[in-house]
Amino acid sequence: MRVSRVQAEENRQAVINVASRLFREHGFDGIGLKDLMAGAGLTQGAFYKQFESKDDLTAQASRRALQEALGHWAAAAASRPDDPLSAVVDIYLSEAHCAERSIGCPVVALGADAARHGPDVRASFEAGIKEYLALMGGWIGDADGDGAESKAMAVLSTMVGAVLLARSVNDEEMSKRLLRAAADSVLSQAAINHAKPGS
Amino acid sequence: MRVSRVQAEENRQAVINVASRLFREHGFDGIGLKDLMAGAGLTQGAFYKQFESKDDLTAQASRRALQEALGHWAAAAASRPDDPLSAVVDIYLSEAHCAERSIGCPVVALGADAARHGPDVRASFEAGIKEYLALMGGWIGDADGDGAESKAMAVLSTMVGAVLLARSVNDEEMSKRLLRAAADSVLSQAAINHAKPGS
DNA sequence: ATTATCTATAGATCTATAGATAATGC
DNA sequence: ATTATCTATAGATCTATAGATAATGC
Repeated sequence: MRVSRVQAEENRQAVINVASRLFREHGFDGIGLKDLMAGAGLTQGAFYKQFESKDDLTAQASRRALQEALGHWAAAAASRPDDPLSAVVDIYLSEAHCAERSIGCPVVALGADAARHGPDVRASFEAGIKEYLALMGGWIGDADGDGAESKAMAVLSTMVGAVLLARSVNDEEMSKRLLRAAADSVLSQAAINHAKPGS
Repeated sequence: MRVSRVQAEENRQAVINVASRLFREHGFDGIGLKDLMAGAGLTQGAFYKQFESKDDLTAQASRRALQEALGHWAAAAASRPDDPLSAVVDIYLSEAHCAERSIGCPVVALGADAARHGPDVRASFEAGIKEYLALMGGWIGDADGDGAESKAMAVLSTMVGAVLLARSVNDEEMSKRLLRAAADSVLSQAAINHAKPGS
């Protein structure tokens, strides 16, 4: 029954990966340890040799989800180096992202849950959000000095809020309009900034 | 033990009001029927004479929460009729709103939960969000025809996203910057619109 | 007679722990 | 000898139901 240390570490990573998806799909309170472990092909009993508590996994899975999402952003940006912001906006504000919660942005899916949990979970979110902002600040800021962070914050807020709203309604046409309105707003703000390079 | 029909209806309303707050504080899955009923001074056994299921209460409490929040908006707008948007933005993007989840915006607190629940819950959110947008469209749109709804959508997205992000991090200074960046962005967009009244 | 609420409980599920097992690591 | 995982279980909690109670409504 015992597995090698290498295999045990692989199992641990698998649990974190599975949890990062299942938490986004069902919420922190919407899925139990049994199902989380089963998702990695293990049973519930193995959990506490690998994690201190469910909250411990919650924080680690949050960190993993944010890192994964950041990877998607970097990949999108790399695919269109001349206009990375548009590349990210196109994916983030797509109907596909709105429909697929389990691999989507963890801030939208779990931000409210994070606000209700301990500081460890919020620390995971904080670290991830700061990386989002740094990445985006580089695309928006250009010549502007202090305004870059502020603009990145407003743009990220618009994107996060639009997907949250779009997922909260039944009317699919309304969801599409919400996503498009956010995309138009974000890209036109970026264009205004490009047109006025000096502060 | 039996109470009058009037009292019974008052109890029902009390449960919905309590639930609208406790759900926002703990999430739909984070609080049980026992505590929800206790919040209204009742016991768990009375629940199923008044509601079909927990999901039924979830939908009704969502509707109530949205209506309550809309009332706050209307009150803020009425307090500053010359600039209702600024009045609402000041309250919505305040540190107080960020800190107090239980009486705050239900889209921020429960939007992701709503996305996971049935169409009845989303119908409550959809109706409320449409009213938010209609109200805000009146303040932003002015002379613009079709652009008003789109701008209101972008503005609402920015506000919702900013509070969600601000609540997801530990760093209070960062929360303040997120709220301020969103407020600046929203109000400057509105100013741009005012400066260009024609479409 | 009806019924809103109460106490009590069924049956499921949740987090966490205990002890058995069998393969690893020394 | 150590330990990663397993089965089993403790104790709490969750949604939902059943039956008793006592006041309303006719």
